[in-house]
Amino acid sequence: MSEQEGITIKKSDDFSEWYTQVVQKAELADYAPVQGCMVIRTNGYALWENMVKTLDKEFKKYGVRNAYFPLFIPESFLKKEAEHFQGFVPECAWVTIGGKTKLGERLAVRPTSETIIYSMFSKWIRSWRDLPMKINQWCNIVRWESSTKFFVRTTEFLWQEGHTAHETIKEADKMMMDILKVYQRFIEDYLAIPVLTGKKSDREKFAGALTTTTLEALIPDGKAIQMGTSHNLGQNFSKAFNVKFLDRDEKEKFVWNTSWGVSTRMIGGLIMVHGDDKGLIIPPKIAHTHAVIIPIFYKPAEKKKVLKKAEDIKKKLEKELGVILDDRTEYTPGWKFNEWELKGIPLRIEIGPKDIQKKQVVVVRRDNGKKIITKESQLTKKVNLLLEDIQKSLFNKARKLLKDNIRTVKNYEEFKKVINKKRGFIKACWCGNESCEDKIKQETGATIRIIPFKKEKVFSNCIRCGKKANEGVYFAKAY
RNA sequence: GGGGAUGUAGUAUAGUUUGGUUAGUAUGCGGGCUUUGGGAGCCUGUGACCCGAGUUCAAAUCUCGGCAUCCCCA
Repeated sequence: MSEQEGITIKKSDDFSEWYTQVVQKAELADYAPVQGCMVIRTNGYALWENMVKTLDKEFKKYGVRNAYFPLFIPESFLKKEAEHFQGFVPECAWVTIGGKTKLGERLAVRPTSETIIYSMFSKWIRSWRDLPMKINQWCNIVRWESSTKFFVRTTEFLWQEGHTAHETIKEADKMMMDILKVYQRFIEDYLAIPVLTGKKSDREKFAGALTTTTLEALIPDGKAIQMGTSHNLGQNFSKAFNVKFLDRDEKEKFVWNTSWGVSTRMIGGLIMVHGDDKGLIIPPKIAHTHAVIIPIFYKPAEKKKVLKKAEDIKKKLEKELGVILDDRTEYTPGWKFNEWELKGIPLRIEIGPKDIQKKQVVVVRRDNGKKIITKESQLTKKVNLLLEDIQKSLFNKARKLLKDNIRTVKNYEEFKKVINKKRGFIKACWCGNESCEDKIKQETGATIRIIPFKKEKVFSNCIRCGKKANEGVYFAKAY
């Protein structure tokens, strides 16, 4: 028996090590020979492809169309919006030489594309008839950061960035919220991860935005992870890039912009939230492969019969599902069980001589390991029901984790105690002052993750300064 | 950004303190036989000291530099 091939550490014992092992052993990603970069392997990329497919369809329902803008952004563009420049320049990668020629102006490898996209908007938008303009691009992004973690924080990552221009702030606000809801539905219904939604504080908001809204999930180690953001950029960028339109009243006005994005980071959240000591667990609705069929036989005479049956079942199921028939003879069934569990395939179907005799198949759930014996004639129906149930129970389990880890505290001592031991989200009152926010971050490492859309009732004075509080907000340590 | 640790076959490791034969083991991988309802067995082959400089008769081992990775803290 070799335990090395599986996950050698419990999720509850060393979460970070567990995560790294799952990512590598399930062949989702690997370290790249470039600082801070990773290779997304086929299993990981299959997850991303499904995310792209699903979200892209949703965006299009809101009239968003895809385009592609350059990877390189002139420094002068980034400089045009002061806050934006300050926020992103420290982590930009710069191109200074092209071939043998030193460039007159250095080019940033895009850390985000607001600047270059709105510079084009200013060319394309003339009248109110051109609005709203809704564009999205699927691309890669580079942010030079010191620490790395697979999917969650890497120098280069894949994402989607939507950029829109509107006539009014109200319309922009609606767009921002519509997309936030698209994200929420996707993350909860497909990734089976419940999220808290709300606004960011000024300190935490996107550099150059008026309002940043966010979706925050809870990781079982007690930290929060930002799964996506949607911003109302106000007129900050339209003024910097001169994006104006002639309105119905014959007056020239600046447009109102939104931008929004989700990235491969969601894959990290998915692994961390659902995985267990055996490895990855993929929610059925985002899985590339839903079931793996494992034939079992003892004698050569049985082999043919079993394989034939397995093929039949595969053909039946793959009409609507992703199915793999693992007919390798060099591995024993037990070995295969472990391998596919590690890779997180939602269902395993076992078919052996005994089953053929009884016209039945054995189906095993990845999420709870339960074996279900079902009549062969009922299989398709049963598989679909089971997949639905797995999806539901993964979400319920994650929702319980989230609920159980939201704690309300009324004083700073308690706050520090929770942050150091249990972590999770902490609901606490805040005066609204940035200096309190700063101090809390310095002293505890926790930041305001969300400010609820509906103002929470004040139930104590400001947790840090003790003065009158403005509202209840959610703190957490974050990835 | 600050601190700590580590680089030995594809992977996980022994050997490093105290320099000294052909760098050991497990697993993987190739071939052969055998096996298959929870990581089977035998035979056989394959494969490694991060890079560079220094000290030395002799460096995986000591020193310096570089590169890379991991962990903790801000």
